[in-house]
Amino acid sequence: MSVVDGHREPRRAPEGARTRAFEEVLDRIEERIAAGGLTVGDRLPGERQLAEELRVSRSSVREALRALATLGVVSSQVGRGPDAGAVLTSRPDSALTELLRLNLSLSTLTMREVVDTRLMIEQWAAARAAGDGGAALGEMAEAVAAMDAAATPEEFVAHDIAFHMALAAASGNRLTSAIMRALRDAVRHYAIDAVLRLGDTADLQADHRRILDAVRDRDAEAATAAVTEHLARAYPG
Amino acid sequence: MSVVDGHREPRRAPEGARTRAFEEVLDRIEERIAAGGLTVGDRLPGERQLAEELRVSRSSVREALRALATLGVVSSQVGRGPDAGAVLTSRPDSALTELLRLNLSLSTLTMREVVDTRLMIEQWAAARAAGDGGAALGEMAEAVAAMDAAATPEEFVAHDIAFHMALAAASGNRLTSAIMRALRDAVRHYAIDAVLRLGDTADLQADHRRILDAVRDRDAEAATAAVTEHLARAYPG
DNA sequence: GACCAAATATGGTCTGACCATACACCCGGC
DNA sequence: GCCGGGTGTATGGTCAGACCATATTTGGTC
Repeated sequence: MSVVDGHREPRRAPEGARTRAFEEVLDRIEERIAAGGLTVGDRLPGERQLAEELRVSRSSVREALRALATLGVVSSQVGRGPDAGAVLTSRPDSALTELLRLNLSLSTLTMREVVDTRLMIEQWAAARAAGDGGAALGEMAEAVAAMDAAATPEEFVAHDIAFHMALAAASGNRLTSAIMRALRDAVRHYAIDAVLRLGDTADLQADHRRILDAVRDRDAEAATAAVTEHLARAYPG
Repeated sequence: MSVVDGHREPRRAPEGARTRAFEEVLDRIEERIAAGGLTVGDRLPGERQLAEELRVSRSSVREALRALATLGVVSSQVGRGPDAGAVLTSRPDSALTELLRLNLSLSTLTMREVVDTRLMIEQWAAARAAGDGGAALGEMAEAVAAMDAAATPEEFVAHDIAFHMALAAASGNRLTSAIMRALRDAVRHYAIDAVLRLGDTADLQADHRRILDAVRDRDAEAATAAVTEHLARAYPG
């Protein structure tokens, strides 16, 4: 019934260790990041080496790395050389997007909540962009022109996202920008539907130009109002 | 050198399949969630069954489930019975917290950005709470009383988080609440330091009472101002 | 020096085993 | 009939060891 095995250490004492092996790996890697001064671009040891150092199996190491990859903190490349292996990155956008998409699928979030959150961020970002004066004006104007030239709803929405991302980026806050990006990506499909439903993008473009003008004029109040009306039009409540 | 194996299918045609096996599993599970009407509380098939159905190894299934667990969408219990196995959940808070913590460690986010984002959410939530009238007043008042009675900075901060979470929850938006929770949890350590640095919590409590009063009086403007001053005091810029 | 083949290091996948846990089931005693 | 305990079993968690695909490094040949 039972093949002789004999290479197991049966948990060397119940010393409070209730954590699973991969969590131990997770903690150790986070320690190295926090203490060792590792930063974006640095490489982690290979999976096999990590497994040996931490005295766990490679599977456990892989599960830990998969968790970190899901959070957008590491990225793995196969092959050999300086660029191969697990590298520290910082791509929170995709993780946030996935989080939102799944929660929308599970109906633990509603579109209303997502759109309201987006409105909060855009109002805030528009006011800051108007106050700061316009580093983002160039990008925003380009996006408006590109939307004019867009042949399909997909194209239009792509440039629409670029417009609103430029506005968000003008706030200088990478966290709100990342959240904004994730919000847009998660509901990209709905945005395309909205464009199809409206049929005509002239009103949306008029809104965009009003936002652009308000930021150019450094009129925070007008920028906030323009953004509010724009979202009310695109996602009627 | 090479043991005879012979149970491998060498990738049945390069039919564009550039996705890794665990990603395929991820997609299939998400499909089931989106299409099959699975919702929170429902169980997924066991790892072994899933592996057989999708014609991949159990390791790949596990990596996919680990990714979903990292996003707070599934939770696994060992054992047997109705509660065992992988169950769909919705705990985005921990995923967001981890994301923020790691990005702070990696210095791809600054405390300033985190605090500014928190300010944005709290201003917005305070205005809405004041407008809606106070379902949250009871909880907030309790939290203020508990902070008065707190013996340690840790205790104080715990109730402080409860106070601000009640305010955020009053907005009725689960997404902003979840982000708020994650923001607070990620910088919990800094909050405790801030309390220690201030030495005295009387000013903070005075702020809390001003916020509470403004919400009670349904004065959105005063609530926003009170929140703004409170954060400026706690995290001077 | 340029080019090509072999060695090698990396992540990705698979198999098959064992472990720990917690419920399901059955069987005996009452 | 009911209850209590022992056993069966399904579940996730872990491990070991192999092979595969990929990309660089290395070294040899012309």
